[in-house]
Amino acid sequence: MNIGQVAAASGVSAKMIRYYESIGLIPKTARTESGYRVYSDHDVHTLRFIRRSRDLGFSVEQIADLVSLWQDRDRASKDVKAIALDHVGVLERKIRELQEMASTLKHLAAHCHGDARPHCPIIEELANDGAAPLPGKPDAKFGALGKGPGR
Amino acid sequence: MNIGQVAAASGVSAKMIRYYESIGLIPKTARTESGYRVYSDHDVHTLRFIRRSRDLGFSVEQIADLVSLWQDRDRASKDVKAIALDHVGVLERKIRELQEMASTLKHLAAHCHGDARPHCPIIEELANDGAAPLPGKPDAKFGALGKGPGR
DNA sequence: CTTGACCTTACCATGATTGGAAGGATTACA
DNA sequence: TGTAATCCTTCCAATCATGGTAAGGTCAAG
Repeated sequence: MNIGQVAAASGVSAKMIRYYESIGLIPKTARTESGYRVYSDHDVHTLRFIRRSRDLGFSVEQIADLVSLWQDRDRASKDVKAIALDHVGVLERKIRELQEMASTLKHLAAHCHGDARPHCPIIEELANDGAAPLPGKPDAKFGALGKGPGR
Repeated sequence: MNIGQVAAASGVSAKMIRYYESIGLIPKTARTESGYRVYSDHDVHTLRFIRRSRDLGFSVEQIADLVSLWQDRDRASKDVKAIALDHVGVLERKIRELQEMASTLKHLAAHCHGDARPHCPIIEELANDGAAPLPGKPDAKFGALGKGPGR
């Protein structure tokens, strides 16, 4: 199979397949004489695994760990579970952060008339010089949960 | 005031102040003879406004709009409210997405013994070739809620 | 043998932020 | 006054996963 067919079969774009290969997440594959990458059904399987992991928000680094555990017949399930639960923790922290932002904003918006007049509690809160703490100050990396810069 | 003092007073790093200037979010400020940027209390106020907006997860683009509405005495509060509610929508969509991921993972983890044996429903689900849909496939940009690549 | 669909590599862009290097300015202190 | 420490300046690079584009080679069908 060529890369396009594997991409279609796995749900991972050809771009990303090459990228995953370049960073070592998947091994370098065989090539035809003319340089085309050649894949097997097994590769499709692996790429599906990777895509599903990404869909659950795992980072590439974590996915590398998951793939190697997957392929390790002697793995300990606790190692997998640890990765999963660690990620759950990250997700839940992020969820809380976003919820705080949303709730603050909804509260402010509820008190904003939303008409043609300039008075607006939202702007006032943002401009508030008093140190009333705004919630949700994000404190850690979390860049890659969305599927990259959509646009 | 120099940039360092403004940074400390506003909670926006000197790096980011220069960056905001470079992209036009804040105007180019005056310089001393030797090229140092010079700021006023008013600039601190503006930067605090910006920082608070960021803390609520607004993008730089939205912040630009908010700042200009803030400085517009004739603004319509509905314009502010629209930006806020639009952002709430984005936040809530993201929250739902993350919640689906977390809930799937928690469910799977709950059925994983987490011991030294290899059997693991988490890995099995990731490897599942049947098309049982995994939730939370993120579909849009959302990169910038966390505070950038930590580390 | 041409056309079109595919493949290749190599860059560039995204978004917000941090990091560092190399060098000039200012301040504090002996 | 000298000098060291601390600031400031600009420029470049990296993050993370992904998409885009361009320039060129390959392959299959007509």
